[in-house]
Amino acid sequence: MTSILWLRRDLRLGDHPALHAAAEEGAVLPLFVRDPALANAGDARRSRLEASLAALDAATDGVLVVRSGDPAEVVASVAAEAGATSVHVTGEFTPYAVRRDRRVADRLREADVPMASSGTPYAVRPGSVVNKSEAPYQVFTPYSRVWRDQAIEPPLDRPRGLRWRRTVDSEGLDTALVERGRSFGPVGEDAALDRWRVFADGALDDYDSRRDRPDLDGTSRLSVHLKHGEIHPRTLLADLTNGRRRSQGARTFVTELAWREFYADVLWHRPESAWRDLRDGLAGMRYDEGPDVEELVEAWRQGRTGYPFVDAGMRQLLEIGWMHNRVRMVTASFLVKDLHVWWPVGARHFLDHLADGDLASNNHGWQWVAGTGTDAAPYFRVFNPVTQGKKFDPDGDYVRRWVPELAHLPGVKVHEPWRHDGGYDHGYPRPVVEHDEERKVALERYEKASRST
DNA sequence: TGCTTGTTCTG
DNA sequence: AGAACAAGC
Repeated sequence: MTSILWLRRDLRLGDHPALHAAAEEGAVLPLFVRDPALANAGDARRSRLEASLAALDAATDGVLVVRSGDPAEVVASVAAEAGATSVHVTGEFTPYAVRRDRRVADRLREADVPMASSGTPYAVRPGSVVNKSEAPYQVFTPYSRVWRDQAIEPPLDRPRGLRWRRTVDSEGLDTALVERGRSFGPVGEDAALDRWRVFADGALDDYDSRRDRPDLDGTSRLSVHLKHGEIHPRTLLADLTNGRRRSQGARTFVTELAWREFYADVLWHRPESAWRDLRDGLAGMRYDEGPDVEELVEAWRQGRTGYPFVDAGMRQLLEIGWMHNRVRMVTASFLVKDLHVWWPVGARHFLDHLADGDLASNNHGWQWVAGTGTDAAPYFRVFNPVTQGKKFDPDGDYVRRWVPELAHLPGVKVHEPWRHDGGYDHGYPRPVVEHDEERKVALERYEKASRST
């Protein structure tokens, strides 16, 4: 008996319920399908995925099968070729994935091959945390209280006596893509577990005070591993519980995991909110578009807005496919509230360049900043890019690291080149807009939009 | 998981 | 003068 393990965002062997379920039926054929519908994922994300597949292939002694095409056709034909009696998957919850999985399951049913879903990429299944009237929570804090109290299954070991089977051809991997994917840092399940141990034994206890500092290595850097399922949040939570880590840092880290789960839950309940305002409270909001603002948006994309903290973040994104979360908030606020651009424009750019790009976390993070989401920041919260920089990059190291035209300015001066002699000696651009003015414009438009609805 | 402004308090 | 705080955006 052979069963197929159709892998998607669960590229690991430990703590993998679907792998267990597959292994219980006999030999396991691991399959990844390159879906043309997902070909528009950014270069960073696609290459990082390819590298993760290479790591998994190595961990399975090279039995991974990779095929391109419509998943319904590919999974069905591989099942037929291998004589598989079932297909096992980890549940997926984004709008496209839900439709796709329904379609694949239907197609397999015609061939009398059941598709079984075990587990999810989350500690708590999206849709399972509800209030007393069985409705989803609209606000993070009450959600997180209930989420925290959910019984979490203990992590599973790798299945014993696992037999792999590769009886069908594989397209193989794109070595150039794999190479580029590896440029984002260590890849694969072992690397993810290593990173987690280093973080848990190191920065975790100070996470509460240091996570907001992009100039320090104070964050977990686990996002890309979580994105591809190289590690499961259940593993992290179990370690935190068993290790009885009770520091404020550990508690805050758990809260960050809860945000990830909350946003997946919100997107599951409201799939249309991926690319549209979740709340219609700002429906009358006036945003700028067209050629004039497009030039400003391009300056934002390239990290040439003239605001050092913003530009450092945007350049970090382009160079390493990752941006510190504090800076994601500040750069997002700049696009929405200083350039008056609707949030999906920015969310698209982030997804195009983040190696860890995740639809739920990214787009609902943007909606939070824009004030259009569930539990979003009120619209009148406008980040000041200069004071945010001075506060969270107090020595200016982050800006100097990513903006070489400002590397000659010492200390906190990098945040205000206009106030220092020679600030523009190395070609750094002047501010493309005046924050104080644009803040007022944003508040006026908000005021108008609130009155109209 | 903000910012600004105005006011009061402190040294 | 500058910290600490409240209130409104």
